[in-house]
Amino acid sequence: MISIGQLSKRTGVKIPTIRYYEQMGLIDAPERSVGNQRRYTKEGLSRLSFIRHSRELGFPLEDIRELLELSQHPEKPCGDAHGIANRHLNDVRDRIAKLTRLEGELKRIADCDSDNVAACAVIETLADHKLCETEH
Amino acid sequence: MISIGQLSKRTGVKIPTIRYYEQMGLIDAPERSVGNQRRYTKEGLSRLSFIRHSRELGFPLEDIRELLELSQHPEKPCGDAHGIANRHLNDVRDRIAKLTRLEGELKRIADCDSDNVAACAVIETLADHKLCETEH
DNA sequence: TATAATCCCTCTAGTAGCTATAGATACAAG
DNA sequence: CTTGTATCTATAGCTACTAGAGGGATTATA
Repeated sequence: MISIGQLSKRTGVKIPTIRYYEQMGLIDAPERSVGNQRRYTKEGLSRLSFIRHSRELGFPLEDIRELLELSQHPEKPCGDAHGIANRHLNDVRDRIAKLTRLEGELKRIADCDSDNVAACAVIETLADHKLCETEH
Repeated sequence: MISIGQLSKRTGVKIPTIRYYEQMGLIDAPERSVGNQRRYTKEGLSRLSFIRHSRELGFPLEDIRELLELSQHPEKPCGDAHGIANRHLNDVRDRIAKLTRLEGELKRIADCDSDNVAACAVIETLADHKLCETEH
């Protein structure tokens, strides 16, 4: 039986965030102490770790809700879980591709060595899309 | 003198978003038609394009506000603009690095070919951080 | 046992950057 | 003149939290 503060320290999830997850129904409302403070068990800890980990991997809360549900039913086929992970993987790849193009763009405009705004590539590029080297 | 709908089509910025930018003070309130509809000039168009482009490059609105301000004063030194772009470039590089690690992780867990949840790597990995190959 | 330091409670409101909705009005084409 | 589309304002909602106010609970030390 640990307090919310200890749970927070062990999982790295901030206290208000834990309460927020409870409110959103991602974790069960835990038992309370005599003085009405939350007291968590090992189950609470592992469930929150699952959530934390999934969030680090960038899954939105709604997906995590599904994944948690799936994880409670070990006999089910796991195609759904794969679907979610694959969908997210595609998303991540898209984002990497976009950001990589962006990096090139930004490097180019940040390298400008003029010394006033009139001749500055940063401003000029932002103002005129046609100067861009890549699509975005 | 073009309507908000035409402005939207030409810049690719949605109508409610244009109004939102006006409300946030990023673009000036334009003239109105007799019937109180917004009518934009070429200046409005280019300012909104600047914003659009900057957003595509991922700048937050507050940075764009500064960049717009700078672009109005061509005689100023452009060190500030470079600062903003460089700060953002670092940010983008961080995000790429994180997402790339993440991609590896996701690929690994999405490749699982077991057929029920009990033995599924997706679920297992999410539940147990120690199975991860990389830091995140 | 008293007290101070720390922890925790609920509730409300705020963040970024939009997006959606409702109900009313304006405008353009035929 | 009618019909259909475009636009108006105002308000509420979205994700995933975060911050603050005003109070009570728990724990460590004197």
